[in-house]
Amino acid sequence: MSTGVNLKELAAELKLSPSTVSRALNDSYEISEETKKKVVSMAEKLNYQPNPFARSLRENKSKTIAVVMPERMSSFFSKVIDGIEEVTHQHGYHLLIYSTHEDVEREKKIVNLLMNGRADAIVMSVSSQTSDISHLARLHERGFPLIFFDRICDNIPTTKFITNDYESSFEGTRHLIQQGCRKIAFLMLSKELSITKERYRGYLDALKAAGLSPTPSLQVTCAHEEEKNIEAIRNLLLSEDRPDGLVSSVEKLALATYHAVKKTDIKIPEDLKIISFFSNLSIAGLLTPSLTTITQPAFNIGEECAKLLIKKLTKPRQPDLPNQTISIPSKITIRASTLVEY
Amino acid sequence: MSTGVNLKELAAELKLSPSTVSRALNDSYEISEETKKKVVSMAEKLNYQPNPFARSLRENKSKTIAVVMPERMSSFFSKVIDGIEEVTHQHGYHLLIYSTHEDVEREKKIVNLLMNGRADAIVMSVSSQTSDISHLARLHERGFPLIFFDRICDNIPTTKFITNDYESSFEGTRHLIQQGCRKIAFLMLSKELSITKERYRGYLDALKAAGLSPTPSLQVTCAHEEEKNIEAIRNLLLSEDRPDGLVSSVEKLALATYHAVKKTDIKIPEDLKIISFFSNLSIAGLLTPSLTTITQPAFNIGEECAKLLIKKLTKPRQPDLPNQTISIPSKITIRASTLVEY
DNA sequence: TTGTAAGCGTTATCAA
DNA sequence: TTGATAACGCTTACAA
Repeated sequence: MSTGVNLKELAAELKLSPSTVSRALNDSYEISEETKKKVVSMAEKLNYQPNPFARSLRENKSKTIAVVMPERMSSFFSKVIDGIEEVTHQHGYHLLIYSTHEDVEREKKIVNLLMNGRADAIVMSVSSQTSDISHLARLHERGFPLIFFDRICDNIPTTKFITNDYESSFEGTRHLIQQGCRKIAFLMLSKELSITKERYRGYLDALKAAGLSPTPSLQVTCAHEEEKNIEAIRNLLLSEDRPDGLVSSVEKLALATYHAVKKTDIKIPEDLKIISFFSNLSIAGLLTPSLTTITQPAFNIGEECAKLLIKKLTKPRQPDLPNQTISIPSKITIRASTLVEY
Repeated sequence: MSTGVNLKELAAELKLSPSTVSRALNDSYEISEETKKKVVSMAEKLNYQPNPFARSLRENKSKTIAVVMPERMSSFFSKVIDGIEEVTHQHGYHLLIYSTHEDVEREKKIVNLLMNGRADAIVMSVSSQTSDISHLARLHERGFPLIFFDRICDNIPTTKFITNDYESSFEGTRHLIQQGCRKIAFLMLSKELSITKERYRGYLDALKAAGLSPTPSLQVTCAHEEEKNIEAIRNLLLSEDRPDGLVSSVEKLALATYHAVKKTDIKIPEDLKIISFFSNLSIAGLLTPSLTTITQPAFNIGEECAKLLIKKLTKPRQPDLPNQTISIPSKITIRASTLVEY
């Protein structure tokens, strides 16, 4: 309620017509410098703020970008948003944030809501349940600017930003092998996820390259509840065929592993070496032992997503978002959790 | 671009007038059940989504709440947002997120932008630089629904949600004293912040109650850059008058302390006992030694903020947001970092 | 019960 | 260089 003055009132104050004032504020070439000055200074004096809805209605754009992601309590997604905001803020864009909580139904509902123009574009990382992608396909077919990051939809022909999941998983697994591991476990969220598939593939290929054969019981698909994951991992670690190395494809499962290990006599890295995709650098170094990480360029991914969209949205006749997958490399930082025992 | 059908087209399809269709969709009593059914089913068939800007312009409300906070990469703020979203989502509200990065100028800019109605209300936690609050006062004076959480502005007569900062800081400090600490340090962000003041007061009073006198050199005001903070804390820990106990008034300074300790020979809890305001429970238990925490009810605070605003925004003739400070208690969890040595 | 028309605050077209 | 007017898509008096 009670916003400040509107264009009409401002115009009345200046004894000018609304259209003149509008043009003056938008720095139109048709308006004399003198009038512009008068208008701008009066606008400032009265603290005139244009009504965003009138403008959006008229111009059919919202200066808003929506970010849809599975969860917020994750350093990876927080950092991506920071990166996005860094860029969007510079260009006067606003950020709507939606969390699907890994629930496709909620994802569909959100995407549907966004189809009406509330946002000019969507930056998306799909939920782990998402296999039917018709809601996203429809959005894209309508020409709605949609890009993906991290958890992408390969079938939708648009730009996707990822990290080099396959390669870094391959490298990470190879690192474990070089450190002497022979029975390497792999922890993942849903197998539907693009990141799971790629990271899993890297893991498998690294095993193969070393002449190791994968053991199904060492490949654990985890769920949403932390307690259950910890229990499942503990069971894995205490099983007959227990692993001597472990690749965690997401941050939270590495933390769950540390929790699980605490409930056993297992020693890291002596009995078990761990490497994980991980974004929270400050904490990786504080874990005991410190955790060897594959650091995803989260902030950078966010920035690139935003830059591309801003370009698409601000340049008048920009071509479609090209159907390509852009990979920004992760960085492996070796810490104590994979150091060879002496 | 290319949103779906609009009301006029939908009406044409149904051979009805736009107003009838509008009323039918809004479940008006004036419309026959039969028509309603026809309209609703056709709307679904054509996937009609009302234009939010037309509606906002007309109704002068946006169904959007803005959250303005200092930083996102913090488990506390992430959890608060989760709590807010939990409630707002149920009521069909959208969430705009802004990060001030502890910069008042940016905060002012954001607040100014929001004055034009883009959001129906603001949930705010001020930056550590904020001492001049005129931008917030103006907003409130205009009748704009504004509430605070955590880092509040006492001088603005609206509702604020905090945790029992004074009491839990008092209790936490007393706990350290009971564990044998005599020289207790206090780490804080800006002294301007409400939470700093309250937590500091609790710390001082606990010292006084135990007959201990505060040492200025043990009270460290930290800054923004993690590296500098770690260095400052390390200097504190190695100083002549080094502390045997430490209260950290925010999460990130506890992490910085652990980093600083790693660079010394100091042993926790033998040489130094630590307690901290902390939200990331999963990690508190994984630190070595595990960290005694004062856990703020972050999610809950978010929920309460949202509930109050939704009530205010949806009930037609709601009174103003009452000028009161609602405190939701924190919980102290004692872990290894403050255990008495044997 | 349904239809007509005005208006929300902008910007763009056309006229002056 | 400026002003009058229509239009964006919706809701709501008012009319039928």
